[in-house]
Amino acid sequence: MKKVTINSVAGYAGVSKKTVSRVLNNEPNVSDATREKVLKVFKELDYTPNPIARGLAQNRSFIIGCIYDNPSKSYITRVQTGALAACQQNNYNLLIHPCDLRGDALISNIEHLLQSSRLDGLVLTPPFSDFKVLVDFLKSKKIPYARVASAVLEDDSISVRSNDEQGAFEITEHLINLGHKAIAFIKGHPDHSATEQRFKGYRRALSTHGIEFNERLVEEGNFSYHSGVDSARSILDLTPRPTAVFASNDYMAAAVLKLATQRQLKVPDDISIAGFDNAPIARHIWPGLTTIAQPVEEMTQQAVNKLIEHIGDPQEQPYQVTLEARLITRESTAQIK
Amino acid sequence: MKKVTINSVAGYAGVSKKTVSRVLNNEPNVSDATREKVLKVFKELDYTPNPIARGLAQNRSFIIGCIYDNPSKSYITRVQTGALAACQQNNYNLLIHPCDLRGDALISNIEHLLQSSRLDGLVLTPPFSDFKVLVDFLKSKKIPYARVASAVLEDDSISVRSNDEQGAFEITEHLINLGHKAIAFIKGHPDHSATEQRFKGYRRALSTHGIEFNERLVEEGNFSYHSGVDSARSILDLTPRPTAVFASNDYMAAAVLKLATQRQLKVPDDISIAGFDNAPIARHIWPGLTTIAQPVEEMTQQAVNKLIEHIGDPQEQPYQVTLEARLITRESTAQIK
DNA sequence: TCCAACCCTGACACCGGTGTCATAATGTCG
DNA sequence: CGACATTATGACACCGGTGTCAGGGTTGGA
Repeated sequence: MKKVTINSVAGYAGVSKKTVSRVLNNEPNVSDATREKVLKVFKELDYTPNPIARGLAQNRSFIIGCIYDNPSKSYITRVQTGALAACQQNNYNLLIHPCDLRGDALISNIEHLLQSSRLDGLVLTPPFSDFKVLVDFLKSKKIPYARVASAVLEDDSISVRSNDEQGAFEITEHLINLGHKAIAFIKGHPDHSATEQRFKGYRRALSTHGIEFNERLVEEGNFSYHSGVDSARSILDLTPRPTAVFASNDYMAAAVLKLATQRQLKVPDDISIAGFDNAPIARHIWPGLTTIAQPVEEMTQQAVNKLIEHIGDPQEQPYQVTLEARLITRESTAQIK
Repeated sequence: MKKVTINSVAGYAGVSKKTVSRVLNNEPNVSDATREKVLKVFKELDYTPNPIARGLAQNRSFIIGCIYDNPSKSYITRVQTGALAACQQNNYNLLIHPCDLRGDALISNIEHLLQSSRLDGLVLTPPFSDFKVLVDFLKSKKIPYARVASAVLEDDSISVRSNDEQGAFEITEHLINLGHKAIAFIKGHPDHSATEQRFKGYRRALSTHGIEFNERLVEEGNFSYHSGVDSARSILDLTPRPTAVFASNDYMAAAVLKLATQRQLKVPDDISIAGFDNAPIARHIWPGLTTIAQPVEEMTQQAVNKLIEHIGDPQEQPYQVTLEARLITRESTAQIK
């Protein structure tokens, strides 16, 4: 397999390599005849431009970085799927970079990443999407970025989110409509902006339906299965026991279900359980979890697409979109007896 | 932030850029005095070589590709974690590339990937690790590759695996030791080499303990939760009902558990269930699944490390290692009553 | 003392593209 | 029809590194 470079194409087509480059980049000022001649040679020689050489000349890498610090493997893969789809559409590559949110090392970690990989842009996924220190750093370095599932909107950035507050409202309302009044709530990780949003939706549903908010029904979790177990213990020990539990994600909801089952409680007859995210586990356990499905892939794909657009044309407008979340009812919630 | 290039370093240190390059690459034939002078300037200017320029000159990308077609998100993230660890140690980047095993498009898909990304090497994860068509293709193109969790060993490649057959043997033996004799088995996806290995281990344990193999106790699955449901239905309908089920992975085992629970069967009192892989779900459900843990991260990290070594020095020896799998007992298996 | 061998160093071409600018060819308008 | 704008094209430097090779300086052995 001989290497096909821009020079061989140029020689074969009888034009200069600059003209070949023009055709490659769809630049104007190339006659139709020349353009077609070159395109034909592309096919004949099966030419693919070398992205590395391009990158060197244009000082770009055609690589987008995706950073995350998220315990949910299913969430991460969904993010990756969406990001990859967008990258492939645009001939970009995706670099994944897990890192710790905590610790002073973060900024220098990211700085090193940027220096050594020359990324063209960064996708921030929760909990980084709303992490001000990082966002400010990127802004000061003029590194393009896009935020996925952020709570706070900014005027001048790319941000695609789903409506966590509304989702939490709907699922709480669903429980209320089933007759539940004592609905426990398990919060997520305090570093995630979704945590506050979901809590807000829960409270709004209560107040909309005239149910008094009860501090004692709220537990602090951190999205991990393990934290769900701890919270579940406190909740199931309450007297009177709440008739329903809304956990801020499915892993914690699964933990509640596990503990309830261990204690011989029937779900949903004795207690209803709702989650959030529609993680695979929500349908892999019995009873299946009522939950909220977010379009994670779609969000990420849109964010990355816009990010790449922005890289190509920095004049591009900011982009702020909120997608809808959807209630999915399964067997874990039922009419109160 | 001004750009720091090899030229600025050279000017600042009063040497030629070739000498700077020598220091960068730890080449011999640089006097200690010069080397230290240059290293000092590196620090002062905070210089990081441009990987793209390096790549162009050396015709490499410093990127490893990881291809997969695997429904288990937890498996994929574990693979990624291991691969990333190795990449970071060696200043490489990881490109992830999900693709369909099936279809004629595969080879051209991979070919396009290689052409457009100029990957330095490829990590093959199940089910690609034993996919002969692809391996042969890579060999013919002289693309370095490493195989993770392959069943078939070859003399001339890098391959890190774990002992699936032995793991299956041990977990089956565990069930036998608990008094079970009618042990149903759910096979995995036929394209995965692990499928056959695990089946072999199951049969070896039976024969070692003098239990006759019964064809009717074997169901065809494909590693997906859904296939587990179907298989579980057939198994639970058998009369007499088997006292134990060994599913080839945890998702299918979880499906058996779900169906059994739906049918009011007590696990493990009425029926024992065992899985494979130690996926997160194995401990997120109640009762927790007895399963086999494989060192997936470790396997992948070793494979990628060796792959990168091989890229740097193609004379490098082949590398074939088998790591041990480990039995983890949880609540889903118990002494037969 | 002289020459070979070896160590250090830098000049220069090169990797495969893109940016700048000059120039030739063509079109437009008064 | 001449002056000028516009389009099409190529020559050449450049991006930031590495490979090749030649040359000067040391060392050591005959």
